[in-house]
Amino acid sequence: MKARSHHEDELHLTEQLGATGLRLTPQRQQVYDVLLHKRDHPTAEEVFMRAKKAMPEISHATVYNCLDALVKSGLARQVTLDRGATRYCPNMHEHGHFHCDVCATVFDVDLPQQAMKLPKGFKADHFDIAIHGVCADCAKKK
Amino acid sequence: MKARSHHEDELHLTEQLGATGLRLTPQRQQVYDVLLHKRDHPTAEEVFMRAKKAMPEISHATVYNCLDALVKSGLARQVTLDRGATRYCPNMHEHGHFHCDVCATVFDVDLPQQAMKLPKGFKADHFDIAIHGVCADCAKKK
DNA sequence: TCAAGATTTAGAATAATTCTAAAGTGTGGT
DNA sequence: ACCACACTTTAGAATTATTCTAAATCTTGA
Repeated sequence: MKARSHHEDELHLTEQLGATGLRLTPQRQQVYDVLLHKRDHPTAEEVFMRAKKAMPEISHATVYNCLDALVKSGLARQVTLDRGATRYCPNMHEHGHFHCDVCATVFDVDLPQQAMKLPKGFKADHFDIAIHGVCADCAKKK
Repeated sequence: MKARSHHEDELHLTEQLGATGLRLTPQRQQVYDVLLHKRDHPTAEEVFMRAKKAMPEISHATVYNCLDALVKSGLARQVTLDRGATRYCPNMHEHGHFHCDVCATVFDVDLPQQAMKLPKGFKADHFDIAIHGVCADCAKKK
């Protein structure tokens, strides 16, 4: 894990977005900063509220737009668990998500790297692995 | 895969629901029949529309209730892919879901059975594996 | 038969997401 | 510098998905 300066971050963002034909805007920067700042898999609504603190004029639709832009450019991932709002995660390292049914926290978990055998001709783009259960803390308290 | 008579099916349903403290009702039977009849991973809305054909008075809320009852009793699974409506699947065999980004079809795929290594103390209840990509038919047409 | 608890119903309410039309921004070409 | 064009943002309306509510109905056990 290499540290990146703020300036380098910006270059990285510009580059990744650019490769998808998108621009780096202050709003996209802000939304990305929110994701990086607290990596607790916030919903779009939560991202919206956090982003508003630094950028009060930002709108709901823009947050969705920015999140989509980040996802399309490979800077963030969507995390969908059950019914309910989609969450967002800036960790692009290959990993799965563990959802604690008790405290509802979402944890990143490493995956045993291994190829999934698909039917002939199917082309996989990416995987989403969600695990439901009880986290260590909640299992202990019980 | 063993064939089951209609009567046996009913016993099976009653038993599975019963183990969760739930009753077998005509509505739950109907919703389950819908799932079994066409295993194309319908949304709750689609299940509602199909169930209405055989049982015109059934309501929206009941379909959600029935689906929840089936899921809780281990008779069906929820399938969540991206944002958008949750889908339902009566295949309880361990498997993942392949979503074709082109034609939007959802396919059941077998999983290489293997234990996922979780952080210490975490207890997994079940997994959901979603794979996004392009199916064989769509890859060919391209 | 009665009471208690479970279930269904229609419709309202809420939550999540998308759409729309107008205004704003940035970039390359001249 | 000026313009045109494509990309973005914005507020708010609209749509979609899901949950809630209160009343009616059904089951089951005492």
